[in-house]
Amino acid sequence: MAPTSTDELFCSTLRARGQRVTPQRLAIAAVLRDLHHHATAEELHGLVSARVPGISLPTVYSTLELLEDLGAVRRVVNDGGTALFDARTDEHHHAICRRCGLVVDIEATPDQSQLLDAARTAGFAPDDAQVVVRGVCAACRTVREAETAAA
Amino acid sequence: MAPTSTDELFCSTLRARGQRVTPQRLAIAAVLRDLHHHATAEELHGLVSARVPGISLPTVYSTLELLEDLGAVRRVVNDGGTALFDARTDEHHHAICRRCGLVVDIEATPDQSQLLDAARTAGFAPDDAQVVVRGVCAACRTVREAETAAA
DNA sequence: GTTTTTGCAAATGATTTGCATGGAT
DNA sequence: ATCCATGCAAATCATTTGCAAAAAC
Repeated sequence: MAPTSTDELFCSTLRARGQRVTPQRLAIAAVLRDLHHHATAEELHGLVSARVPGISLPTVYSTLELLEDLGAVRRVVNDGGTALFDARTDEHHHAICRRCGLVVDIEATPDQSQLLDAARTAGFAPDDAQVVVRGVCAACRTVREAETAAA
Repeated sequence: MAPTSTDELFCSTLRARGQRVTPQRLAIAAVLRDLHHHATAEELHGLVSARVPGISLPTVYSTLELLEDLGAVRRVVNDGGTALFDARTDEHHHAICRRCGLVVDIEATPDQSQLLDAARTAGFAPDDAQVVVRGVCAACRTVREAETAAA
């Protein structure tokens, strides 16, 4: 993969912050950029390992924290307490299944300004507003129906 | 504390489900009802211990799961992965500080029907939509300014 | 050459599980 | 008498931390 202009930006941002440009950081950023979807730290570790053999999980975590600070990644915490890292930075939200933990994107545009204003009223300097819809996914509903029928 | 009509409802719901009415369950339900605010499992355990000495943390967890199933409690997962259990069932949302984990209520009324419809389109049977605003709380902002000034 | 980052191994901390006892029906 | 719920202790699992070696500046 050839370096992209996004790489250039990433590198100069790192240098401006007095931080180092490393193959691990570039690889994680590249994987996220290609992924356009949320993934756990462990999933990302698997994907990045193909490019940087031997990369460690703690490095993945620390780089994700860095990218979150830079606003390149959003974090969604699912019900099991596992964090998902989302490379989609355009407005979208999430639905989480309370039975199996499935997380899917939902496209909706609530009035963000109203939500952010409410947070400011509470003394916050808001970064973003994420809607998390909790419910039961299609697959789990099928399972539950089967269980009910059997009982 | 005298039994309330809410207790009556809770008891009959449990019986209808073939489950037992226990002092632990009644105490946890009562504490949550009086609390009108979110709390961690551990905080609730502390509060309930005053009424039911010796109650165990696993019991608190399992009862919270039960109450969540009944729709009496909502779960909010903060950034550290710690779950907060919220007894407020009226519409309100949350702002979470990404520095210290503080969670505050925010009052705002996004178009819920639009959000829930979007989830249905994704195959979900939605329970509710929670907005989680991520940002930095007032206290942490003060700290950060102090750090920046010092640097 | 100096400072940051990495990888490893171990620690942490919330939550869950297995199992025997006690309690509700 | 039956079956569910509890308490205890141990297990689990994502994430974080301490530290020495390696890499970036």
